[in-house]
Amino acid sequence: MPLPSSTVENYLKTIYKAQAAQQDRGRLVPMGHLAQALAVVPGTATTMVKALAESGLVHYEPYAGVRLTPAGEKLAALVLRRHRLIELFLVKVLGMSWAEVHDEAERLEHAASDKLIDRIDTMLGRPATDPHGDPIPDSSGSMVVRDYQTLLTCSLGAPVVLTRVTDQDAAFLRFLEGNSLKPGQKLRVEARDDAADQVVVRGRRDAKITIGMRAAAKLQVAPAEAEG
Amino acid sequence: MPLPSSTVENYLKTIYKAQAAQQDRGRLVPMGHLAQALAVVPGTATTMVKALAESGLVHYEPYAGVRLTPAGEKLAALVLRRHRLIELFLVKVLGMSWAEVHDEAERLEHAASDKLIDRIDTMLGRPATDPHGDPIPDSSGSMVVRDYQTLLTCSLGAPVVLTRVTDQDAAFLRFLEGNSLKPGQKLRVEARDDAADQVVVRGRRDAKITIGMRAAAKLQVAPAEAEG
DNA sequence: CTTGGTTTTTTGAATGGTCAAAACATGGGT
DNA sequence: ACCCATGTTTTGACCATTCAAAAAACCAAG
Repeated sequence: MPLPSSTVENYLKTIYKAQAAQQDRGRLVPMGHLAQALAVVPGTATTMVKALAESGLVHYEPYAGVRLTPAGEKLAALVLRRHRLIELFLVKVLGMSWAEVHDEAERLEHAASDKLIDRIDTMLGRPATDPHGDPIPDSSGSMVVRDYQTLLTCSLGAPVVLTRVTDQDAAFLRFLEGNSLKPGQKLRVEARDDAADQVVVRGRRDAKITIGMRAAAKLQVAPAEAEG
Repeated sequence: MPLPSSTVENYLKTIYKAQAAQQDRGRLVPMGHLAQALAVVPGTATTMVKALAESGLVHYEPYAGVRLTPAGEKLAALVLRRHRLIELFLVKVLGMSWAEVHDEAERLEHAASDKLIDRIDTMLGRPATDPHGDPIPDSSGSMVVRDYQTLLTCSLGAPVVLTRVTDQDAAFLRFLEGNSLKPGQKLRVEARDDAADQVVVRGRRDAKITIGMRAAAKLQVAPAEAEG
């Protein structure tokens, strides 16, 4: 009944993201993973998760892990919605860099009212994705999940467009920005070299950019129509 | 050393406003008043104020009351700055009504970073006052305090301009809005009647508006140049 | 002065969130 | 099947913030 504290919102959000990250949604998220992601000791996560289970927001199996119930999933999606709309708003309206909006949104997401969020949503034209290409759930909590290729898996030479960056680290984002690697950018993967841990892409104005494979896996792409 | 919790920020802000409200700044604010303003029982305020005194943010005299130290005053002013800039931003940029922005700002003021506040400040052109006419402290925490007349004290018939509304109650603000009584509006006080508790003002298009004296005292005005 | 009423402080307890460290369960190797 | 490494839960404690109710201080009026 009482509205969830920001701690609860953070637990739900983190479980949501962990579930989304493991290919098999519906699998339990281990306590250790959750505790680490939230920067608390494992015992704390256990305590909290038991409370969440009491309120019917998660399904909890001792020694196995935790999974969101439909109610928890909806709440988590709405937190994500707030977070992503705020990020986009900060970039589009206030002109902040996408590298710095994450921390800001991390705090604002717990303070913004539904009314404010709706206004932002309207002002931005009901956007589908945030500055990192992450999809924005609608106000009922549902979200279109699309499966993308990554720079590691897309076919060599094919024209693709960068659609999503699955890492919020500010330094990484600044690096990408410096190389015009932002969602919407057209690219081609020129070569991959497992041994050298290299992926070579051609980006804006055919500039050559070489990145490591761990980084390449974080850049999701979709097939592009033509080439400019 | 650690940054102040939003509870601490609220205590400081409330003490600040109480000090400003009593003509004699520098006088101690009684605990009862503080507790009431914060909607906590008196004992809670005592506990908290003693902690604030420990951190050097307030001067506390048992059984007498509390007053901000220079450090506390600066912190309080910065909270007020965040609050007022956010209110103005919500009105100007997001088109929210001035009656609904107060609660929103009340929560956002504790979540917004200095960087964000500065950006908002710049975008709005370093404004001097918020939608209610309340002055906005600068980023060093200092603020121009002007003493205004009110509709109760200004001279009869003189053209004045509404500069400040010292009540944030949403219903009251909606009433004012419905009668075009917003800061910037030119007015004349046509008559006052103590016995009837009436103040008659001529506002926009010479519309006659009659309000009670308690309400009139909340509307501050400055002498206006000409009349349109 | 002394008394009574108001205000303030104290005390004891509760809540939400956290940690450290001890105790416990689980599953993979031998 | 057993044992041990790893991951998980329990326990006891702590901090910040709050309330309820008892105790104390203050102040004005007689």
